[in-house]
Amino acid sequence: MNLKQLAHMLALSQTTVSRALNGYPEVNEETRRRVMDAAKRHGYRPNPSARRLATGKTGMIGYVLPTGASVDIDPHFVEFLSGLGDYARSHELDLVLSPADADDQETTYRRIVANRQVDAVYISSPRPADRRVALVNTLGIPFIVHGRSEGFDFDYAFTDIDNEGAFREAARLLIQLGHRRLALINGDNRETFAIHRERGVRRALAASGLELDERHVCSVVMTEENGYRATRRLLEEGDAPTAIACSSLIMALGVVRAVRDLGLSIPGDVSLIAHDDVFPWLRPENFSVPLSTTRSSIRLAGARVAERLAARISGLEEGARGEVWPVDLVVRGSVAGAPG
Amino acid sequence: MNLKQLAHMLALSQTTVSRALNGYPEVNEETRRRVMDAAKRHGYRPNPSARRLATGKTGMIGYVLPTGASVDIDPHFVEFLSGLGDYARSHELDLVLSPADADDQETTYRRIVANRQVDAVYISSPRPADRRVALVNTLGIPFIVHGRSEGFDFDYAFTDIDNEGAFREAARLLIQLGHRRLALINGDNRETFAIHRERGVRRALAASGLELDERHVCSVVMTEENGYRATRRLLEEGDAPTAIACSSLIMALGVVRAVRDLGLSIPGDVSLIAHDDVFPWLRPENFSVPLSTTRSSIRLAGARVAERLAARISGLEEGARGEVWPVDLVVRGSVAGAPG
DNA sequence: AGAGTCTTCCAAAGCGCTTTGGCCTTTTTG
DNA sequence: CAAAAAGGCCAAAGCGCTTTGGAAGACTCT
Repeated sequence: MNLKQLAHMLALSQTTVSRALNGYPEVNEETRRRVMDAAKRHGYRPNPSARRLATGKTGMIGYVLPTGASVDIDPHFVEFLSGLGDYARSHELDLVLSPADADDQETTYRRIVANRQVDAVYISSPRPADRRVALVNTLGIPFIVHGRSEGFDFDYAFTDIDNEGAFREAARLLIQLGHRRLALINGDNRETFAIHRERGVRRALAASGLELDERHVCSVVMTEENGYRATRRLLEEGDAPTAIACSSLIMALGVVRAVRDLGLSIPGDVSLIAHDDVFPWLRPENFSVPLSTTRSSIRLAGARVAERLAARISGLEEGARGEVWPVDLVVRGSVAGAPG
Repeated sequence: MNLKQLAHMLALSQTTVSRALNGYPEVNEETRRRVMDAAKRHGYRPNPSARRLATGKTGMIGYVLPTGASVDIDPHFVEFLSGLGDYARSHELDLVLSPADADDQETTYRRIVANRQVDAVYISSPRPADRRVALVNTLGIPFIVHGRSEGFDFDYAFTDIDNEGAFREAARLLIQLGHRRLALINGDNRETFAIHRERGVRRALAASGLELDERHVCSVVMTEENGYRATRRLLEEGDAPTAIACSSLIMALGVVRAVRDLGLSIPGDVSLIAHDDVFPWLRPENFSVPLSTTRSSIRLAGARVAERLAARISGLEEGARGEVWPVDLVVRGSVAGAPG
């Protein structure tokens, strides 16, 4: 059942039927009702391909997915996606993932924009002066950044959490507990979130006249193994830290294992605070010693990003508003006063 | 730059240009070269929306994503996606995720098929007599099932691993080591993979004249916490098992924690084998006691599914061939002879 | 009553591609 | 050497929708 047939059986023109269905004003309410009614009764659904060709609107939001044999998709992605998908569903939006060579995403961005394959895109895990952000900005497609980039001569729309504040507060707590030598096991420090977290720790230390020892900060891919290795290294060197801030729960697993392997204990010898993105399958309160965390639901962020994308597509949201969500500091058993 | 313009500047008809570009035979090779050349030089890319409308082909593969406030996307998904995406990229395929109410996916399947939104779909985590499989089969869109469904009066194409064989071998090893009371901490037993795994364990036991105590098999959502709870329950009851087979590494984390909390040890008091889908961020060899596993890369499965979908789309693959991949049994420190 | 305004609808022109059916030339064939 | 076949190209008809530019009739206003 297509427009032509529907129009024919209503003895109306395609124009009128189309307008009736799409809520244009220049059609009699009585007529509109008739049309709507018939459309529903016959289960008429406009062909999206045709609509796309005519309007350029796709009803889809895009994400360029970096891929490659040695590229691992961040496990956080799936939680973000849960939120994004949940919102998208309620607005009849689909998400198209365009896989791209991790080293050449630009081509893919250009393609999906030039081809009008999606109405809007989002960008995640941005870095300072992220080229994707600059590119997408000049290409002129609506977009939202999940996280933050920096150092542009233009503003853009983003949804981020207060990484700096979170880690500042976490560090402040540790300092208040008497810790003087803190360590930070961070994610890839080319990404903004990691930079902000490090800055948070440094600021808190500076506020007490302390510093973050360069040997006490590591930037690694966030795996259990890397958490373990980093911790071993930190604790086996001289001047070992008495407290660790860690950028992910998964790495924290490795931290806990390393501390145990060394015959030390949490929080007796080492205090630990990790960032928790809130996974349903791994909860900080269930660690052998309940883990203190800076907590922010990445799932809610996904829903929010979807909401803003939808708003931008329909023109309800404009401008370059960035929003920064506060992060909870949840204290559990893994922190205690500094030893000695 | 569109077809019309390109044709005009070549002083050819759109027909000829189109045919030259799409490799049709009825065009002079010399002409074809000219056309190809000009197309490349001017960066001509056919408009996919227009092509879709004309041909019905979209260059996209689809996945219906169950969503909802209380629906968690399986963390395995992201690894599967890594493989799928990597292959899809090399074939210029995009993946469209259509979020659907977890309780009504049928509507979404019907929509994406009726609207010709994708060229093929894949289905994951199937159950016996899975309605999605039946539906997609009657709708007549090319598809691949990742995993297996059962009990249809038709055949279909799937890529699955030998879950039964894997768990049979795992159980057999444990039995050979003298274990008599095995337990199985399984995933959702409404899904085929879980059923097959349970069957594998039962078969191995039966082969030695043993049985799987009903109290020793649990079916839960695969989270760390559920692994912990299940283990506590198993080990605190009378007739506690001396060996556990576990359906995921994440649950295994909980198993290990529970065993330790109870003052027991692996493999001294309890042997443990878990299934490993091969995550980059959590590796069995890095468990406090290196974990024996049944191993199969879900990422490779993703790539394979993409490959088969691509083949079906282009007509290279037909029929209802199912393929079952063998699973490695990797023995590490977490298994030992039965105590006592 | 004639001129202007709405209101309500329509015919037709896109959107950019593929594909059908046919028309010229050339080449092959009996 | 005429007839048939093949090769190479084109005009035009879709694909199914939106949107432009009217047009006809009803209504208001002076």
